[in-house]
Amino acid sequence: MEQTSALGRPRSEPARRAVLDAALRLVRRDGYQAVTIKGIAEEAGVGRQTIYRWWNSKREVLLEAIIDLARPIAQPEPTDDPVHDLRQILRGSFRLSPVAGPIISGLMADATNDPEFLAQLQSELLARRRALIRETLERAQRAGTVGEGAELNLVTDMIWGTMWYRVLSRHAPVNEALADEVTDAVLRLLGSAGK
Amino acid sequence: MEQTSALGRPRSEPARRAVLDAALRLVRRDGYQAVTIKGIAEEAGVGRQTIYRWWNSKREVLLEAIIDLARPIAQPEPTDDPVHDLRQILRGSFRLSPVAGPIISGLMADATNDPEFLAQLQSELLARRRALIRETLERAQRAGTVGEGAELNLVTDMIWGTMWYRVLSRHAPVNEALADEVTDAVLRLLGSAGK
DNA sequence: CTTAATACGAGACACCATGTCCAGTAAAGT
DNA sequence: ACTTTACTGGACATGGTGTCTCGTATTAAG
Repeated sequence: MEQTSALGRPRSEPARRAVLDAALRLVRRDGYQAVTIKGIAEEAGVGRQTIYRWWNSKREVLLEAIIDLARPIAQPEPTDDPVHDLRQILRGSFRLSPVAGPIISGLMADATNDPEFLAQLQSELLARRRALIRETLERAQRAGTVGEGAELNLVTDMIWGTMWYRVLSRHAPVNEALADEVTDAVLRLLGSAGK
Repeated sequence: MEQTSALGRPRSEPARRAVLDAALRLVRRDGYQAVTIKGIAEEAGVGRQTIYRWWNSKREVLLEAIIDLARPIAQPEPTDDPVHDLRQILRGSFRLSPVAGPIISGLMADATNDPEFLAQLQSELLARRRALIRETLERAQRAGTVGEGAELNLVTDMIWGTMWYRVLSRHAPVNEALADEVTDAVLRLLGSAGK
């Protein structure tokens, strides 16, 4: 859904924001499944055709919305203390999880039967957040906090996986204390696992 | 959706199985989202009302279907080697994941805005599989393979979380080798983290 | 064997979201 | 002014929803 021409009336940024904001409001209020294009259009005060012009489905709307939302919050400035950075990333992610959790789990469910959308979800959201952790772990490795032989790929999956599992299954409260618990446990395990 | 009376025609087990099997076939073919009650009824050769009589929604149908399916496969007989058992549980789960992954992720997404269904999903599926791992880890702890001080709750979440994250995000192939990789890594970490 | 109670398959029904199309209007460049 | 594209609003056929009703089937009780 690209637009290259410089001719004619340009795309309305207010309409774009209204759509994304309305989608976020509705998914919070009614849940992923209950969100409809029609509902978003009405909530945003926007013609339905305007949504169909720029997005193919509600999942594309919500993917763009969550990317916009996650960018500033869950991606803090790197400092010279990788452990601190890791903690901040996880804290930000957990803080975002009440909104992001329902959306991303809905997007993942949607992606299971749509390889194209899975690739898009992969490259635009999941892979970036993966890379964030991985790079921080690499810095920690260079700083000596994490053993040289640690398999960072697997550890990255463990960190995100543990977080996701808790967010999705919710057998325990999800808060910043949990973020610290995960950070500490992973680092303790890694520190003594320099193999 | 209970039925206690012993009067009148009893529930048809063939119809029940036909519904559950049809639901599994359809979710494989078309994905969770695309499955509809109407579709299940037609695929199963069953009246639509028969489904509504026993289940409230397609998610309850699929929950029952996946529970029936997972019971025999992903729950092997315990042996006297807890490490072997752990490996077998994960192998079974990964083997089941092409079918179970789309369904469970759909169920989780559905559950985010429905506390009652979340509780049901929790108690009937997630908690049981959690307990399976936890008990095996406890046996491993008694056998000395896992350090005494290890936080089994967190470790259980790490194991299921890592598995789920890989199944859902699919940035890497999901197979039995991956099950072994996860098992080995967790045990290596735990063995040296008796703290 | 009749009767009461319940389950079954099939279909009708009003409701709502989908995705497309069209009309009229708005905002940009030439 | 004219062209081009975006915007809101509404119409439209299609298909799923959840409820209801029909006639029939299967069980236990009398």
